This record gives sequence, C-alpha cells and structure tokens, in this order.
Amino acid sequence: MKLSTLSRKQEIYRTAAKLFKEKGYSAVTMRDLAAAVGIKAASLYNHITSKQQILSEIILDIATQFTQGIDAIASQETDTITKLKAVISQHITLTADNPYGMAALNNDWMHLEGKLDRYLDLRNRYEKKFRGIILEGKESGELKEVNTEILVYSILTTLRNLYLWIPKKAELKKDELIEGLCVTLLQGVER
Amino acid sequence: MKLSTLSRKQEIYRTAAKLFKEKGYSAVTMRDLAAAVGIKAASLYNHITSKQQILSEIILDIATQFTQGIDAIASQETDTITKLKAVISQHITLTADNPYGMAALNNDWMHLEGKLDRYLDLRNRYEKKFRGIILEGKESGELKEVNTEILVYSILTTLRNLYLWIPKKAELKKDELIEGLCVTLLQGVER
DNA sequence: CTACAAAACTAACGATTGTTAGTTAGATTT
DNA sequence: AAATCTAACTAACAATCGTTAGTTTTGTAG
Repeated sequence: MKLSTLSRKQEIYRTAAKLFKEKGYSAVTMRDLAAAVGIKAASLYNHITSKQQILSEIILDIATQFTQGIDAIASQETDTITKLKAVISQHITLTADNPYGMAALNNDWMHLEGKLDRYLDLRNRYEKKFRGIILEGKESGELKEVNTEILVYSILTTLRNLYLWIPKKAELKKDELIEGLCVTLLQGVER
Repeated sequence: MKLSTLSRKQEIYRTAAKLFKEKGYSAVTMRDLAAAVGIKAASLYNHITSKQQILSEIILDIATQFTQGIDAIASQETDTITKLKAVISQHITLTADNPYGMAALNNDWMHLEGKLDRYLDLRNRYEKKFRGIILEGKESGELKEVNTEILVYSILTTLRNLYLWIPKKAELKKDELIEGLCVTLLQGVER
C-alpha cells in the first residue's frame, strides 16, 4: 500500500511536470492532470495537497540538486577548466534525468508563491558560485579577458535551456554531448 | 483621435507584453492588463478584439522581423564569420528594441492557437537559414569540425534568451555587447 | 452650443478554475 | 467474518475567467 501510494504520487508529479513543460503551469488544470493520469480531478487530492505544492516540489528538488552539486565542484582543488567541465557535465546529467522538471524550473518559478524566496536563494547561491569559478579562471590566466557578465550569461543560458533539446537528440551519447558542449562553449567555433 | 487611439492601442500591447513576460500569457487576466493600463477590463475591447489577438500580434510581428532579417543576411556575398556577426547583431538590436515581446515569443508561442502554424513556419525557416550559414562555414573551413547540432543549439539558445539579460545590463553599450558576444560565442573563453 | 463619435463605465453572462464534502468499491488486516 | 483503510467516485462550492450588452462621460468638429 505504501508502495502503490508512492508510485501513484510520483506518477502524478512526473505527469504534471510533462504538462507544465507543454503548456506552462497556469494553463494546466487539475482536470487536465487528472485525465492524463487516468482518474478524476478530485481523486488527485488523495495523493497531493495542492497544485502549488506539486510545482514547489518539482522545482525545489531540482534547484537543491544543482546548488549542492556546484558547491561540491567549487570546493574542489583543481584548475578552472576542469571545474567548468564538471559544471557542464552536471547540467547535462541532471537535465537528461529530468527534462520536464527543468522546463518547469526555467519557466514557472515565478508561480512558486510561498516557496519563491527559497528558490531565489538557491538560484543566487548557484550563480555566485559559478561566477566565482569564472573569476578565479580569469585571475589565474586560464580564461580570456572577456566581459565576465557576458560570459556568465552566455554559458548559463545555454546550460539552463538544454531541456529544450536533449530529449530530441537522444541518439547523441552523453559523453559525446559533454565533449561537444565543452569544446563549443570553452574553445569557440572559429578556426 | 486616430493618433490617440493608436497610442492607446500600442500602450495596451506594450503593457500586455510586459505582463506576459512577468507571469506568462495564461496567468495574465484581462483585468490585470486593464488595471495596469488604468482602465476597466471591458474598456480594453474598444481597442483590441481579444486576448488571443494581442499575443498573436506581439509574437508574429517579431518573428517576421527575425525571418526577414536572416533572409537578407544569408543571401549576402560575404564570409561566414561576417554573417554570424550580423546574426548576433540583429538579435541584440531586436531584443533591445522589444525585450518583453521577445519573452512572449520564447515562452508563450504554444498558446497561439489559430496562428500557431504560421509561427512554426517562420521559426523553421529561421532555423534552416541559420543552420545553412553554419554548414557553409564548415565546408569553407572557416568553422571547426564541431557537431553541427550542438553548435546551432548553443548559439541560438544564447541569442534567443538575451531578453532575460539585456534590460538589466543597460549600461553595457550595444557595440561592446555585440563585440563581447561575438568573441565569446565564436572564439570561446579558454586561453 | 450642438452633434457626434471615441472611449470609458457598470453589470452581467456562461464557462471554467482549484478545491472540499460525502460516498462507495475493493483490498488488507484483525 | 468483521473492521479498517486506500483510492477511486459524484456533486457541488465560491471564485475567477474572457467577453458582451447597454449606458454614460469626454473631447472635438461644425
């Protein structure tokens, strides 16, 4: 019973994330979600407590993973390029694991209401750590003297939007993807 | 009267785009929009015909500009790097002109309903032209032999999401931004 | 000053929203 | 067999949605 409850609950979360990606949080009704799961809307409430909570759970779960991951990477004692490759690799791994959740995180975070501050904290912490890695690399001479903000924006945007693209290119092996993205983002494309 | 009607209408469109960026199309009610403009919801309909039409107008206007722009760039008789710089420059210019509209285009296109096919046509045409420029550059040896799809994804994603970032960094002069992005995207950051 | 049109208003409509209450079928435990 | 529990159901709620109808205010041209 505990097992079946849990799997039903997780089925609801997964289905919700998928619908949120397709239409956005606000456009998905509890009746949409229920139909996709194969039950009536009221029955959802035997497993979840509110629409809000579904969104919060999806987003904060992923955001926490990212923040913990970059904390670990930033505190490693290696060169900047290695750290950047680890960041890229983490993004690819977590996105491949949960592309629908990543979509919700990117597009629906502003509907978090009660958990909004918590999310923004995690997001700021992540960005600060990432910027720290970049600054370190510029000081050590490993990175070019490009405008820091442009660089941070450019890399983070590419990584944050991987969810739009990874599911469609499943044939690309993860290792090739990591390698290809590292070359493109770090070494550029101009010969 | 024609003048005041037009400016009121355009005020509604601009305000709508701004609200769409903040909360997404579905979460913005006609009462929200009316309040932001300073009138009652019913009064909006003296100027516009439906919520749908506001979204369609905002998105298709920008999408058309982008497609026309890349058609012109692709048919130029210059090297690939020059064309790519022109594409980057166009993105920066159009985004700076209308960052809220760019947000709607990126996040709310799936709510276009009747005009969805038209939008997808424009989008596909744009992507094909862009991919064509990339392939040309690889054939001529101007670009490295990186996976084409990774490259197309990486550059287009960065450019499409400039709206998230340009308004906050207004102090950056446009020329610096173009130069900085070209270096970052084309030549990479690794020394 | 009058006439007319543009643009605001109030009121309300039918539909849909998230959610609650109360009930029931079926499985598990005692 | 009786009791309990889980997870589904139907029905309905108050609120809010986009939009329409009808009316009043406002500004301008003759």
